Amino acid sequence: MTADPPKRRRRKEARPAEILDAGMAAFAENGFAGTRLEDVAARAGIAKATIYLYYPSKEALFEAAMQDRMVGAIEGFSQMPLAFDGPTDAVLRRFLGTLIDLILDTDATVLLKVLIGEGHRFPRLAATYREAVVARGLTMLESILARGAARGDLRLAPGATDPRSLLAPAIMTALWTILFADEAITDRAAYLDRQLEILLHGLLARPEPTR
Amino acid sequence: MTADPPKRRRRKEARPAEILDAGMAAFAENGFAGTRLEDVAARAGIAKATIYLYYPSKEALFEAAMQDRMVGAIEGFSQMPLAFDGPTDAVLRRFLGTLIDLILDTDATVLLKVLIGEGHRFPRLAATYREAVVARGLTMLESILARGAARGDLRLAPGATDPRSLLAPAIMTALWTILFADEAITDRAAYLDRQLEILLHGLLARPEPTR
DNA sequence: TTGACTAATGACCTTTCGGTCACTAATAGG
DNA sequence: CCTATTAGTGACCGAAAGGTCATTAGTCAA
Repeated sequence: MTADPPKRRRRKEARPAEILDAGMAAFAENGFAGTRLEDVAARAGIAKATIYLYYPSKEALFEAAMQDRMVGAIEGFSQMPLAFDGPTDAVLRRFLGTLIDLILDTDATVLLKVLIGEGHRFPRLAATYREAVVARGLTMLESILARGAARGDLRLAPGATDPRSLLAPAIMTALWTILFADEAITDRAAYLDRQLEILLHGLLARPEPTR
Repeated sequence: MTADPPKRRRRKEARPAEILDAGMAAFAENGFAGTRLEDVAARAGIAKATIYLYYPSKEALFEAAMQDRMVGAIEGFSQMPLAFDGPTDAVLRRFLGTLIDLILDTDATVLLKVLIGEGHRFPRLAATYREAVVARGLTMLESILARGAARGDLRLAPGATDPRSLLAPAIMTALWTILFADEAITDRAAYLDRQLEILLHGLLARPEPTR
């Protein structure tokens, strides 16, 4: 018989991140109020009391988890292609495509979901989210628009375009996934193309007279 | 001395709706899991046990409240101006303006918020919401687009336009209100105008060659 | 006026869950 | 090896919250 691996293992370094992951998964499913620490512990494969070795309360765990994912989201931003070469429509296509992938393939969706549901209980977190994530994304879009205007690619003056319009495809995709998981948007690229087709070229047939 | 009104009053007819209202307000603030029935009772000015005279459980109350507001939302839809006269851009402007007002001035925002946060616990509700509210709105948009295409107002064939693009301004406004209440979009009309300006006429300066 | 009916309630029971603690056992150093 | 250190735990505590029930008191018909 080989020696059994010990039932308990001491892994001081790895625990915090594991607990964060487990917590994130649990919060994603049941929200803050609906999550039991016992469930978080089970997911992490540890006892409930162990959580308290690393986080002093449920709230602290929640905030730590959220903060952690925000850092991840911000890193994701900073690693986005900074070389915005070529015509503005191509740049936008690339930027928004990457953004959608970023949002859907990381916990950014969860972040959005949980902050929508219980953000008002954690105003600090909501503020951080707005400033560090949303505002950052909007700023990047604004700079793309400014560059496009400078190149003469755009109809409108840069200030006249609300960058939230351009954020909509990403947000809507995420929202659809959250609300109707079973009928989520499967072909992101195709969906984005259709959205951008409208945003870039517009709906109406008659060209507006230049202003 | 005038006779004091009795401390207890029997109001079998009015109670259910009052409890629903109180519940809705509470759920809006704290979500399903975070809401205490005691709090709902306090808001309704009754004792907690009275709730159980009308609803057998917290879940039942929640579902009843949600269902009730969905009925309200659907009624709101059906009362929207059906006379879609004039050019398609005007029709869209009118439709979406009314929709945004409808969403923001009723509990539709709350519905959205709570269903985002805890809809997956109530798949029945989520399905009803999708079918009775969201699908209905999208269908109306689709018919506007079909009419616009028939009139020759639109660049694209009606099937080529995803109506969710057009839903985005309304959804984004609601979302902003939920997430950043303190920095909510105040001038809805102006915001909608800016969004529609892009959706209708597009971002790009160069007109696309007709296909 | 009075009695029957039942809406309404306060006091309660029970379970759940965040949080604590005395104890156990994995590990590193001697 | 042996021992000190401390990560990890099961068992427990107390408060909070969902849910129940015997009792109270509005209301209406006779």
